[in-house]
Amino acid sequence: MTAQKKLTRAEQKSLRPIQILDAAFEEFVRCGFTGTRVEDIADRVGVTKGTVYVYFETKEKLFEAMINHFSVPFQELLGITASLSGSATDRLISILGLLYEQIAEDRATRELTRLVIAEGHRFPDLIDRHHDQFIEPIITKVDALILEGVASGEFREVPVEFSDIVVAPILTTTVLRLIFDDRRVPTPNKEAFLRTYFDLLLNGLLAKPH
Amino acid sequence: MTAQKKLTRAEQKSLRPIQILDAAFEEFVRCGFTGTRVEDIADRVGVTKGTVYVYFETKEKLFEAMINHFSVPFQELLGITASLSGSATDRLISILGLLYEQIAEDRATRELTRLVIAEGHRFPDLIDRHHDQFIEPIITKVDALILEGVASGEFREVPVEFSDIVVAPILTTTVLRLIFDDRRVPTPNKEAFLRTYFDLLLNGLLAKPH
DNA sequence: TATAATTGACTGACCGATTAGTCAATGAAA
DNA sequence: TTTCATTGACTAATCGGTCAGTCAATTATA
Repeated sequence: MTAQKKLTRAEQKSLRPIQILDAAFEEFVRCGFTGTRVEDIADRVGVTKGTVYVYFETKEKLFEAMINHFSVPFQELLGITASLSGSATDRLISILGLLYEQIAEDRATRELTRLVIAEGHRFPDLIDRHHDQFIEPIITKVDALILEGVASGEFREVPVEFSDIVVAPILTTTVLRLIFDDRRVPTPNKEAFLRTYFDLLLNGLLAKPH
Repeated sequence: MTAQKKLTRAEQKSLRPIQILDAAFEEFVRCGFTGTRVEDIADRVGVTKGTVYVYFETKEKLFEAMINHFSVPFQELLGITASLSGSATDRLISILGLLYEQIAEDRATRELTRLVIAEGHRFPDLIDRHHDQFIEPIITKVDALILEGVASGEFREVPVEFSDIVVAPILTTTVLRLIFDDRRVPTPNKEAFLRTYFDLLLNGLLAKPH
């Protein structure tokens, strides 16, 4: 049993928005925007629908607030990547490893991706935010690193406008997990997956360089 | 003006299910399952809601029928791949090229992927079908080809349980298009994309083999 | 060929259930 | 006693699904 400190009304009230946001995340992920009932979100918190509407004007606003609330943690990662040192290869591998953890392994980010794919039509702002805050910085970073590697002679000359390809296994893992969850036989071993991913990325499939 | 042949009642009736299925595709893609109104589907065909229910028992059944209707064309591709010849490299490239066309470039397949990601929870059968008919055969095929390549000495020894990685750029292209549609600056040039994809896959990023 | 009888695809008004959003009343904390 | 976070009953609107009725196309009859 958790030692549930008795809270003052002010404390309770200041916690409510986040409790509601967390509950909203679960429900919106489970049922999508239209399919989610505000009352189910309230139930999850242990309050009634009326309370939800004290804190959020409409279902739409609640949805948007929820997305914003769960979009933050990603920013830190972008900071870390700036402070890396070593060869271009080392830094590229480090970043891709971090991205894998953040995008493929973190449930919140994964489910956020689901919502972006599923509800993007209805919330164009969501798409724009997602592009500006997630995709664009990642691609820019990877682009830059590849260019550095090419400049230093570590990497072959490679068209930089296709950095998607380099990041692809990460997004693919995310999407396959979204679709098949635990249905697909073994959840692949992280270390082994990354080892193969990086090996293929750096050395390619062919037995001999031509 | 299209030369609209006057149809007999029987002809008209035999066309209806497909007209409705096509309209359902557009609406379900646009609004998701819960968000779609059966009446909007009917409007799109130019009939009323009642007519839709003449042909399909429930909204759920209509949704499932629509998915099945649009899932067929993929089967052909799997046939083609069986009849390829040449080196493992050539055949792998051929298959990946075909997959790219079918998965990333074909709108129906792409939007089907969206629905699988978005509505998978609600329709477990859908996921199973999708896995059995799409993912599984593809991965199996790619696995087999890689093993052949390894056996013949063309490819390096590579753990075969990670064929996802090889296919990843295709799924990633699909998903990025689903999210950003035409919002992302230029729709990348297909030939150039595939050239880079295959080059990276076969030769890797490093300047020298080590 | 002209006309009447029949069919059946389609309609649209309707029902019941659901749910977003409201607000006067409540009751516990301060 | 006062305050105010919470309630829960309420409304208004939406939407899946139904079905008796309609009318144009078809078939039978004269």
